[in-house]
Amino acid sequence: MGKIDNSRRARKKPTAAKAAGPAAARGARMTDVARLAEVSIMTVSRALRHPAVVDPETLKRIHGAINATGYLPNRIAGSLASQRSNIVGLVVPSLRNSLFAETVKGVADTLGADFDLMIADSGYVLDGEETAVAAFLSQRVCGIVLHNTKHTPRTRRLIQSAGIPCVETGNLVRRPIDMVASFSNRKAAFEMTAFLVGKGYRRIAFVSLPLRDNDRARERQSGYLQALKQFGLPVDRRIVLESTPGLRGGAHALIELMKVRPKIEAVFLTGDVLATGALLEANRNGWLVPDTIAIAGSDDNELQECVSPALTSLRFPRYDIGCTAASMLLNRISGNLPAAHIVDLGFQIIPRQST
Amino acid sequence: MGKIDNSRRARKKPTAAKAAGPAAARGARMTDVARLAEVSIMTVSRALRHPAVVDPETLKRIHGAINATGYLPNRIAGSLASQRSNIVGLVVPSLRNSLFAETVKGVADTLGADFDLMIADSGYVLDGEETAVAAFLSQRVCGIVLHNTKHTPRTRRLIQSAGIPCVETGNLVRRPIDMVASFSNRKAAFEMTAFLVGKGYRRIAFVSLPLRDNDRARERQSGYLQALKQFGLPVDRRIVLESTPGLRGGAHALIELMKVRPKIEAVFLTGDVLATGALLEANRNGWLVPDTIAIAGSDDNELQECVSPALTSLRFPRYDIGCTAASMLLNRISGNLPAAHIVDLGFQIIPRQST
DNA sequence: TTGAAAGCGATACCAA
DNA sequence: TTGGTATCGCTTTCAA
Repeated sequence: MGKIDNSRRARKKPTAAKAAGPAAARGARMTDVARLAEVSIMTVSRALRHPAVVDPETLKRIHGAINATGYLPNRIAGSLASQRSNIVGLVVPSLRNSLFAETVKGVADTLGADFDLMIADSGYVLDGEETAVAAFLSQRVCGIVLHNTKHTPRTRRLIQSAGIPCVETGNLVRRPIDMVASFSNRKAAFEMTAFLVGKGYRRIAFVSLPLRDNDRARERQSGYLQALKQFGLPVDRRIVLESTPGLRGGAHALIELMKVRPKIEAVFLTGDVLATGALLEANRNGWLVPDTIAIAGSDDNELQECVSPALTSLRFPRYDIGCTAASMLLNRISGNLPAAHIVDLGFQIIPRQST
Repeated sequence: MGKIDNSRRARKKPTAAKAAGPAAARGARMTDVARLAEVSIMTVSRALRHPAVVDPETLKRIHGAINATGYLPNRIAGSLASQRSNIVGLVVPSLRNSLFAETVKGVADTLGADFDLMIADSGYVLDGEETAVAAFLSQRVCGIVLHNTKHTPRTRRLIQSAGIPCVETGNLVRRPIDMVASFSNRKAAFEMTAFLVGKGYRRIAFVSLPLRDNDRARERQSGYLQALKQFGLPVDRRIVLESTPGLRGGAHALIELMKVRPKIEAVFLTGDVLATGALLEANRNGWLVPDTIAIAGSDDNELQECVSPALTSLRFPRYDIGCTAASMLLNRISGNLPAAHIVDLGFQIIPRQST
């Protein structure tokens, strides 16, 4: 003997204070595990990151020590040391809207347990997005997913100079910050309008969310206008509306549109639950759908299928978009070059009784 | 001259490699800002954390340097050094369900820009929650919000020994891990059942989501049963159902219930969009609501108000719950003792035409 | 297969 | 009001 027993404590803490905080429940550190398992701290680190190169016996001792101490790796320290984090940042326009929830879910499912997800909403405002991105970058996220595809110049600069992968998902832009996984809002709106024209409707109204700071709504309106033009139909600005969101937004829009003369024959409401709101309003007023007024929507969901009459709608692969976005991120994080910077996941028209 | 110019570079990096990674876009560090502003790194740190104690002139120089370098604070390093993070972790049963989105939004809004939000879903499974909590704890979150109030023993132990504040929000439990902000699911179901009894209905069916791992559904069924008992009504197990989620779940449940003899007079569907699904199904079948069958729901929302007939429903203050949960967390993070461990935000019955 | 030492980029404490 | 210095807990690099 002679030497003092150093099997425990050993937390050289010469400085005073801080010794016992309110809870003092400081968890075990890697050092504690190492001491208990009688190996160096490096071996513990390896046991966690590269178990294959560690002797099975040693590994066993280490896991025993981990359980005994209740050790939880400190990823903050790990990230600082390794200069890389396992956090992905995601910005959606609104946390309330279940549309975005699909994409969020796709991202989360694909990231799996090895990555954590940080979420912020922009409130549909470009500056909100910038703030969120700056915060993410401060947390040194390893990748970013943005739903919006219109950004402040600083947002683009921040992400690009951070040098981390980024996937935009809201619209199939030509020049993404880095990568994009989406569908073409313009094309979708064009096709739906064309579908209505094909059904014989001529006076077709269009309703979307406000275009301000919303490139998706903007693209859709543009697709609608483009279709009218292509089919030689006149544009009547009185029947091209921007609406507040919600069922009531759609209801009000329909009421306004029904007052316009000459009467409209069909209306395409895109965004949020506008179309459903319009349909329910038509039902309340006894306006026959599609005979008095045909209604088409977008963002197909169970509700649009269950109302009467069921709504003709556009189906967007939102979940897949989330999965794809996350895959693209993971691929790049693994050090690969992107297979493609622009991925078009497409869309479908689901024809039902409302048209 | 003589001495070598040391105004730039100076990043003593004797070791090779790593010099130029794929992007090499390493951002500026606090040291770089300090050098440019000709102050010590500590002064820069203070300028960011406690600007009040820094000389205004110095502050100005530092901000100039920050802009010039495009410096973004490294919160990983900051958190490690200060032993505290600004990340709050949130676990919801499902990222898809817009019910939870309300609470998430409340939490996010209340946390504000100084905190970041990490989100995970448990998939309605206790082990999923445990995994998420362990991941959060590894990230050293400064607080946790859980929607579920039933947990694995390890989940409770992990949070308690981490010594960080935690708020549960799904149900008003008696013995929370730490704190709870919610309403009583049991009481809400009891009151709604009592309301139906008060309306003269006697044979009242009950539909909820599966009870497994779902304490909220369990509590609601219990409240329903308790009400029947209190009013001296018999329990018929054939009309107490657990349903799959979604509009279709509610629709199927109603179809099953309508086959039971003697006929039921009312049905209370609670959870997800079951009630709306049932109502739409009744409409499709021409069953008059409330004459043939009265329908009551929960989680009141715009849709329940817009269908015909509008649904009688329970309104839960989900957004407020999120706000309150975040406030309770922030309060504790500021070092205060909790004003209350159990906060009951209550609920409301919204009577409409469906009953 | 394992270990020693040098950081990672900030903050805390104390001294000036 | 400002600066020096010792960490924070882990990973990287290199040597054994």
